Amino acid sequence: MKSSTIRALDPCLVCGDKAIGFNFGVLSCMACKAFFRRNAVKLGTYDFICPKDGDCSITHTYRRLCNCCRLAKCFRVGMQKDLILTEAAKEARRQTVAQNRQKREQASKTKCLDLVCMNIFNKIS
Amino acid sequence: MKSSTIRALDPCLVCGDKAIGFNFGVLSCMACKAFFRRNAVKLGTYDFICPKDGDCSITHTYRRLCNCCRLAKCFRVGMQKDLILTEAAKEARRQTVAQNRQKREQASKTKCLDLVCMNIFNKIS
DNA sequence: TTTGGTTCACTTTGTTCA
DNA sequence: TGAACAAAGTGAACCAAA
Repeated sequence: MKSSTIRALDPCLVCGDKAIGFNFGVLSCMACKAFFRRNAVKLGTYDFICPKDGDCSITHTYRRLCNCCRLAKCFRVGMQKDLILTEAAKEARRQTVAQNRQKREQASKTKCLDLVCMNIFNKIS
Repeated sequence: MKSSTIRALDPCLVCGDKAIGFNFGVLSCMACKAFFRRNAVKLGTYDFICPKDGDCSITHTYRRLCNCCRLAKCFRVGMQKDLILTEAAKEARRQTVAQNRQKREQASKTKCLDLVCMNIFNKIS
């Protein structure tokens, strides 16, 4: 959160629900965070169409009723598409996670082996 | 549903039958959901005429007796025609489904091939 | 601790068929 | 007409890197 910690009651700038922190640059709730990540990447390949006039009000209750206006609002309050990891970046991330996991497991095994060795050593000494 | 989960006994706001969730913006039953989707789109091209005085009571038992009043009730309790997918939206949806199906099949084939390769590799090594 | 992603149960569309 | 089903979207709980 950095300099200005959010309080429990700070509202999501997109829908007004309870914010969980800064997501993609904007104080927002869990749901709008997930929504933006899922939908902002579709922009070139998918047509967002508002069934009404393109100015649906986005609230906790009605945010689900219009993808088009919800996404527009996300951008309007400043959410940044650049902060969504690209497919390549995500793949790199997975690699890192996998490597770290292996290291941890290796370390764990080693530790385990150490214990076994110690037990044997104790028995024979 | 989320925040306000419906209970098993919550009634359909149109006919009072057991609701299955929010359909087209309104807590409603399976039957009224299907009815609204089928009939709301006919509005400009088909005349709904009540055989009586236009104030038929809509209940589980009698809901089928007057399309006109049933549809009117749907709108009165707040069902939104906008939430019915347009023909274009439906077509887009079919495309997505087809694409996803292809992707899945492709992924499945690749995985299958991987297995075959692995088996061959194991045999020759 | 903050803020990215991942997962999965659930909701809400449409489609099909008796 | 309405029940059963298929599919995609939603959001809460969680994981991990920086």
